[in-house]
Amino acid sequence: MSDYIKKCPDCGSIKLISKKERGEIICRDCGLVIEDKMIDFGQEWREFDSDQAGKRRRTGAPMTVTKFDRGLSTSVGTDSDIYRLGGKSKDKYKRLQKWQQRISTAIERNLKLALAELKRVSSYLKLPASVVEDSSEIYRNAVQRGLVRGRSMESVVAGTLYAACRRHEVPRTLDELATASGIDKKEIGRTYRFITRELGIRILPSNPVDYLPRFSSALKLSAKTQSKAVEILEKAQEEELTSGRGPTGIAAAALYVAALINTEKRTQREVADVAGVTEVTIRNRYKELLKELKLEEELKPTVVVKTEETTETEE
DNA sequence: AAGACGAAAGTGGTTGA
DNA sequence: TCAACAACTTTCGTCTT
Repeated sequence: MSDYIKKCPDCGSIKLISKKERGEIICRDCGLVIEDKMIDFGQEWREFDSDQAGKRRRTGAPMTVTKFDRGLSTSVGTDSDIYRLGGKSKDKYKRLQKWQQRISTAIERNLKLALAELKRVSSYLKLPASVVEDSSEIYRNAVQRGLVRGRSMESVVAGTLYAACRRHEVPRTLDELATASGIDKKEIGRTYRFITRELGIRILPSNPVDYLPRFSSALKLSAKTQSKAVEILEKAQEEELTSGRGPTGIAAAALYVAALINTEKRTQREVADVAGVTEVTIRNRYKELLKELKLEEELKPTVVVKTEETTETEE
């Protein structure tokens, strides 16, 4: 009966934080991401007898903005139905069908296509439903404001998804969006900026910490290393090392250092690849982190000894 | 041979006149 | 609208393990 209570496989703690808006369950004690693709199948009401069941159960799909008509439209039969009708009924049917077609305007047709594309891309990226819904809403607004004209539908979809991810603090890199949607990275960036500006969507600069769980699990690093990286990032933010820098680069460097400290070394190339930055960037951030946060002592003692020896040989 | 390191030149975006 | 600028990338050579 306690299906809902899970133990953290790493430290055994049962103090888990469920982050629904991110679709993640996180252990409060060690920071391990236990499940990152959760779906809530439960019903939010209770029923005690058939009378209550009749009142409280609802049928039909939930209303959602991911359907182009919010799941509410009616369609007037299909053409195969017409052969079961005769005479007057047939005329009436035809008339109704015509009206229905007039109601679906160009906007709705566009939305229908766009939302299909949006679903395709988001399922490829395994994005939580809340992000998809938000993205649909943004796209709907964009279409109604006529912002899609002159741009490809796909690029606008990618742009709105990028914006929605940022808003929900589950950032994906532009590169990831680019490979998922097949749209050029620059193009996505352009439409993203255009759409958010025109619609007045305020988006905070993304926090490097938000990237850590994904990068860390892609590199198969321990939860310990991941929380170490969080710690490093927090210190780095206090020292103002993060402003103006690409958040992915900082996240990658923090993870790299944390891995070194915990003797789970990953090469700069490995880290760079999952973070979508170059080794050079990691090196630069990494140097800054070591200098400003005095992390040298935490690295292997052999390194420290060596630098002491080499000081004698300097000129 | 692979990884780490750093210099130099190039790219795309932002800012301020 | 243009030039200066910062961050990041690409490329390449050198050093270390």
